[in-house]
Amino acid sequence: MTRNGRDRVDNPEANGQVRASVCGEADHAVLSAHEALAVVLQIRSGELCVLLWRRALPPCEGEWALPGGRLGAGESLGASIRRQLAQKVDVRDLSHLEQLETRSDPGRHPQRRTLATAYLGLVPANIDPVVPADTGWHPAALLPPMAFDHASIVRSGHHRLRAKLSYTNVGFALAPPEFTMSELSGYYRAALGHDVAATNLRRVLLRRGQIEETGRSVPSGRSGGRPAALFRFRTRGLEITDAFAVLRPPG
Amino acid sequence: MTRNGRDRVDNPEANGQVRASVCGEADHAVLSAHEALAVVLQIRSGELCVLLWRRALPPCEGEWALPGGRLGAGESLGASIRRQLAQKVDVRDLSHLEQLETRSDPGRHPQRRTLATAYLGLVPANIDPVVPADTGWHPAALLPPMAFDHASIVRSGHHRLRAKLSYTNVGFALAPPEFTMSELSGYYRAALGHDVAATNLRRVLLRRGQIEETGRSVPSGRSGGRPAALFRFRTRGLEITDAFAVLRPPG
DNA sequence: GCAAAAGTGTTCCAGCTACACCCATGA
DNA sequence: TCATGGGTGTAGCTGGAACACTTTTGC
Repeated sequence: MTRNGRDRVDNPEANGQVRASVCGEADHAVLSAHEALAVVLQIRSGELCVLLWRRALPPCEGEWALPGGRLGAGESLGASIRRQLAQKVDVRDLSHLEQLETRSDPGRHPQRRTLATAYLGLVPANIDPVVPADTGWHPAALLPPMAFDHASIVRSGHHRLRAKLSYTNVGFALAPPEFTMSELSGYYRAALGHDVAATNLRRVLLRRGQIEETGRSVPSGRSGGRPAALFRFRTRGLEITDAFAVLRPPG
Repeated sequence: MTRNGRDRVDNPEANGQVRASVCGEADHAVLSAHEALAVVLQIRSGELCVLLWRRALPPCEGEWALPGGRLGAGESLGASIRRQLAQKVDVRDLSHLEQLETRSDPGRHPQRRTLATAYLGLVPANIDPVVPADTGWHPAALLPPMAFDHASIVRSGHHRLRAKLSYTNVGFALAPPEFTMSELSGYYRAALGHDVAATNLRRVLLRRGQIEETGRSVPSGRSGGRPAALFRFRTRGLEITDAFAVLRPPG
């Protein structure tokens, strides 16, 4: 075995007390502006959409941007994004909110140094929140010209949603309180970007204990067909339902 | 179907032009201190350990803290944490670095408002980087008294590592360039917290294309035994190797 | 030969997909 | 009674766990 620990003494900074100046408390702090942004997603007419507003002023005038804004003085980022979203959608419509990532590229804002912490927000389908005049829903697959790095943040949020649909119950945040299985499979198809068979989705989510029958059903439409049973998610908070899909611990 | 979109007009702020003041550019910015922290993990003697330094000054004097510090003026968070880590460990030893999350609780720092963006850093096993005198490795399962919210950040990093071991090739960052399968299963056991059979791990990672044989082998020890083949990871950058463990797209 | 450690073959099982078939309803 | 859409049964596949067995070494 020749691949063992190599000693190294050629790092001039490794042994000193430089830490004092790096982690010290009292020196001239570098302060920066910090904003919270949200990728708010909703499935509308079978399509995954994101809530954007159109910038009326420079920079990036006329381009579309994520809702959000400056962090307040005594505010956490989560509280901040909730406050700011309240001016776009009724916060009671937000079924889920989680932190995505923080962008810090010095060039991401053309004028002043601004860090942005992005959140992923979800709004259940089948409601149509009132939004301001400059604000609207855009298909996540076909984004308009977007300001700053916001387009890539939307892709990041979409990616997170797709991943979590596989191993958590996050579907609860996409669906209304009650739904049929064919409606639910439509939400999954819109979010995942591929077909999801309702018949199998039903058994997967039942097996995982995510959904349950309400006992009620929906009358069939003009064209007939068997009435669809109504389901609901058993909990409306995020749970990991398939943690050990792979590499599970021994029996 | 009675569960359709409800209209709402009872939100006084939803229709106005308040966005201008929220997302406007030119007003009195609220600035805050921002730091980058790192949960640097390494498997040492079969145990997952985290790199911590002992605070010599208040606040939290005598408690242990994550390496990191203030964000510099023209610096991205990633560049910042690399710079700061260079004063603890040789950055060339860092086999992987990824952003974890940003903490913003107003009470997380007793004195001044400080946001912290945490990173997860990994150092391959079998090397022993030179670290400053106040800095050392601590078992992640048995943390010493820790400053601020750093203990919960460590748990967050550990959780991330555990999850990614299941569906990515992040093992490359825990293992040295070449290793035997029983060594590798030891790294997995240490990080996951449960036994991982070397015989099955070998087949799983070979099937996923994560590892390959080098062709060489290691002579057996005094007690005999068949010599172990040496393996390496095929790529030393993060790849998702098992994205569709569940809910995979149709054939 | 014997013990020890690595590697292989094989079986089993969970979980998901696919698809044929059955059920309930409207026109 | 037929078309339509929902629900069930079942076969098959994939991938991981478990474990017995074989191989290669030191003593």
